[in-house]
Amino acid sequence: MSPQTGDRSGTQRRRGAELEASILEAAWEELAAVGYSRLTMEGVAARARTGKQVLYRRWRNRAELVIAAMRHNTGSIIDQIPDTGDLRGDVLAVLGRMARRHRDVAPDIIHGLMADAPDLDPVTLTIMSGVMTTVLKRAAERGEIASAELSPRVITLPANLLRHEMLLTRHPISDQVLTEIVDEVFLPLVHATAGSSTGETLPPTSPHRADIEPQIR
Amino acid sequence: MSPQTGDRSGTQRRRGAELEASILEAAWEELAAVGYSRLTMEGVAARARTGKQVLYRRWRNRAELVIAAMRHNTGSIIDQIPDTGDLRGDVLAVLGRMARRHRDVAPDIIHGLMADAPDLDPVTLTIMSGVMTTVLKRAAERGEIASAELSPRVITLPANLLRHEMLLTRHPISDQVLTEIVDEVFLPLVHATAGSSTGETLPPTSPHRADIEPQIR
Amino acid sequence: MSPQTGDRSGTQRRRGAELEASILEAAWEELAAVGYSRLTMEGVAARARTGKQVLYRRWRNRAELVIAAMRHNTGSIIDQIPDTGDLRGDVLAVLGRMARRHRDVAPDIIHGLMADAPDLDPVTLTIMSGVMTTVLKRAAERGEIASAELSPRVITLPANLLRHEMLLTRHPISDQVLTEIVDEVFLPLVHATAGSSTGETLPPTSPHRADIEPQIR
Amino acid sequence: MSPQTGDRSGTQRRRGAELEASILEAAWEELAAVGYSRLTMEGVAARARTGKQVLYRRWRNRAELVIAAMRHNTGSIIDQIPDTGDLRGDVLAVLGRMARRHRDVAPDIIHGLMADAPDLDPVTLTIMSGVMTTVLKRAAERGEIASAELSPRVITLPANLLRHEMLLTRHPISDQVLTEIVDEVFLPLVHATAGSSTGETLPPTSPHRADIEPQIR
DNA sequence: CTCTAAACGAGACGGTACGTCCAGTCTTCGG
DNA sequence: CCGAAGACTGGACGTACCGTCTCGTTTAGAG
Repeated sequence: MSPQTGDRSGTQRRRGAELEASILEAAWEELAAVGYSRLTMEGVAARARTGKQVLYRRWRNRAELVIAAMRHNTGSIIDQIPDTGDLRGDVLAVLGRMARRHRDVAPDIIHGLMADAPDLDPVTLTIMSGVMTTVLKRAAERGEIASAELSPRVITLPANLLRHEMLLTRHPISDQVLTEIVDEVFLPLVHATAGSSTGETLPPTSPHRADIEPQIR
Repeated sequence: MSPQTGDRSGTQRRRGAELEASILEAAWEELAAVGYSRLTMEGVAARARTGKQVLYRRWRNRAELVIAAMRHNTGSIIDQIPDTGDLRGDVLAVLGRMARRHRDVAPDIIHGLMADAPDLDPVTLTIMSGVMTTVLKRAAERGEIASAELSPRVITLPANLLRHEMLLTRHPISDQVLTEIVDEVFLPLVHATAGSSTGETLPPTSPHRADIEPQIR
Repeated sequence: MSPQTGDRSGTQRRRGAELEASILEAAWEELAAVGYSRLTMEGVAARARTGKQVLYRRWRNRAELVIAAMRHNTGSIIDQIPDTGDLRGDVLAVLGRMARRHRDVAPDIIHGLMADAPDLDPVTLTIMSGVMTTVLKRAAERGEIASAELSPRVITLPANLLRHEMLLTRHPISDQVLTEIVDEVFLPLVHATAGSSTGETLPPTSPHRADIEPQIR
Repeated sequence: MSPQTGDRSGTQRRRGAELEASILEAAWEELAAVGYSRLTMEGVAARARTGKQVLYRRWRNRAELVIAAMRHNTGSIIDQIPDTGDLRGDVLAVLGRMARRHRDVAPDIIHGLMADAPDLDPVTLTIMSGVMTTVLKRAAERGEIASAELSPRVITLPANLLRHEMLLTRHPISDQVLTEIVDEVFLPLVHATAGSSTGETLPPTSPHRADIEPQIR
């Protein structure tokens, strides 16, 4: 009977955080059900069994709501930085994580968001930069590469190339794409720039391939 | 009263190609005036002084209309392939042309189009690939690089990196971005992969810089 | 199959007058179903199986729509001027018609209309004035009253009193109210003002009563 | 500064009668500011610097609140019954008071109230009846009329006609309307019905005119 | 050179969603 | 316990476009 019991039949009126969570989950379901382009405020409100005003009180538009829903329903991109023992494995792991995330957050959504509200995505971008820096530093410590002091443009290269791929194609990213980015572009470049000291640059890359596949998926 | 009297307010009624051109120009103006997201079929029809049906008879939706308008109001991306005398200049010229185009076709439009209608953009992508192949072949003939037989992923690398940049930022692309892509990523990679034959790989790149700047803008 | 057959299963799209009639009938039904205060544009649109825009294209607001619906679904107040043979019968007939109309157009509606949109009702008012003038003229010709040249305030008196009654009470108007207005107010006043010539003014009124009752309803 | 706590921003929290008075005054101001149709509970609550619940605890709806506000902010219609010395003056005075009141309580409000909540207005109606009865009794005592025993319909006639006028027109009631009601309708009728004993019915009315004008306004 | 069929211009139509406003109810906290 | 404050459910508002359909009017081009 007491108000704090909460298990009332009539389902007490929801408020604050509880209500907000319901809405964000409803938005997430709606996103999965109809996609971003056909997601409407009315649809989300209906699914969350509330009024549109409640949505507009919290988020100014569809884009903000969807971003909040994504943040709420997905763990952070980088929970922990991968450490597979060698540079190639680490980079593949990072890209693999991005690609997997891509399965949920379809390009549909990204383009829709960018179209509706600019000034939003760079978030992911800068995060990736930090992760890559760490990965490269470790590789330098292991002696795989001479120096981790690479141009920012090189550091962000793998993530940017992958993201570009994700933005321009609808289908899911194959593992082959990831290995191509790493083996044909990133590693050669890193070794050419920072790894020239040793000289035994390319050879070590090929034998690793088999071990790392499980890491990606 | 009679049609040839000519005292009518508007010109004769337009048809076929003439009408189509008017519409595409109207769409282009509308795009410039309000941007893609606020462009409506009604707005274009009104500006072109015609009915909506006329639009729908030719293009199934906003996206198709806008693409047609872009094609109609912009020269082809590649009228002729640049030939500055060295690889670096050529690539910078190609990227420069993309970037300039970016000033007209704002990311606003690209994201909008991708959101509205997928399966469209690869066009630009494949074109760029052809251009780069030619540029590289010429470089190989000049002896700048050992072989033009590079991985497709490397060939498309500069264009993809630039496009990624254009997709994720609102502001216009600075020339510095172009030179970074070429000097920090593309040329080192090409020389590391295909230019190992000669050995005098990196040195030639730096002195070229000054000459080519005017080529870009 | 042919378009001009018209008897298509899909029930051709309605337009112009036909559509307008459907809407006005829907509004009339809605009015009967829920009353003026709970009548909504959405409800009418739904009942008429059309969109709200179609309503707003024709009528600026609820009040205008309802008035149009009333005009469309009710015969004109005065199709023909009653002619029962004596003044009392005529006036009772006129009031009776007003009262009957009152059963359909509830005070609910009138107050709602007045509240929503002023400057509308005088219509009925002026019409009544014309009818009463004719009725009085005939009475003068018959010799019932000395002159039909009465003050406008006297001419409109019965209708105004009745309307006042209708405006301030919810229940339907009883026949007794009508006879009171006529016998206790209007006829005495008319005879006092215009009928002093003859002198045998009041007596004739009472015997008439029985005959005219059926005239009222 | 303040009674107890002192440094609080507003004054002490209001309660009971004090709070109620504030609200009713706020409602009155709101009524003047935006009119009945645009008056909202939220608006009143905001103006009174309180919550909506406080309003709903006291009045079930807008209509009740507004009626309470009117009662609170206006003196009773009839503080004292006018006594000008003759019937005509008294009746004009009564009507004049009604008309003056009409300037404050616009028809806007009356129709709105009637639309929102029926069963309310008869109040004024019955009050007027009592006043008129007294006025007529005095006239009978003075010998102006033979008997005060008139039909209720005649007694309420002037007030009803005036109210009808007020209900159907937006503009303020002119003094001419009042004199017409009295001179062309009420007095002739009263003399025809109750004043026939003397015979010198109409003559006395005209000379009075001048004296009474000031009484009206 | 006329007749016909198609395209044009104009805009109405059925419909979805927008973003806002308010009604009435419920909840939380402070006094 | 009540006032203050404000969030909640819910419904309607009036607007903007969508994509389709219909109307009357040109205008080619076939006979």
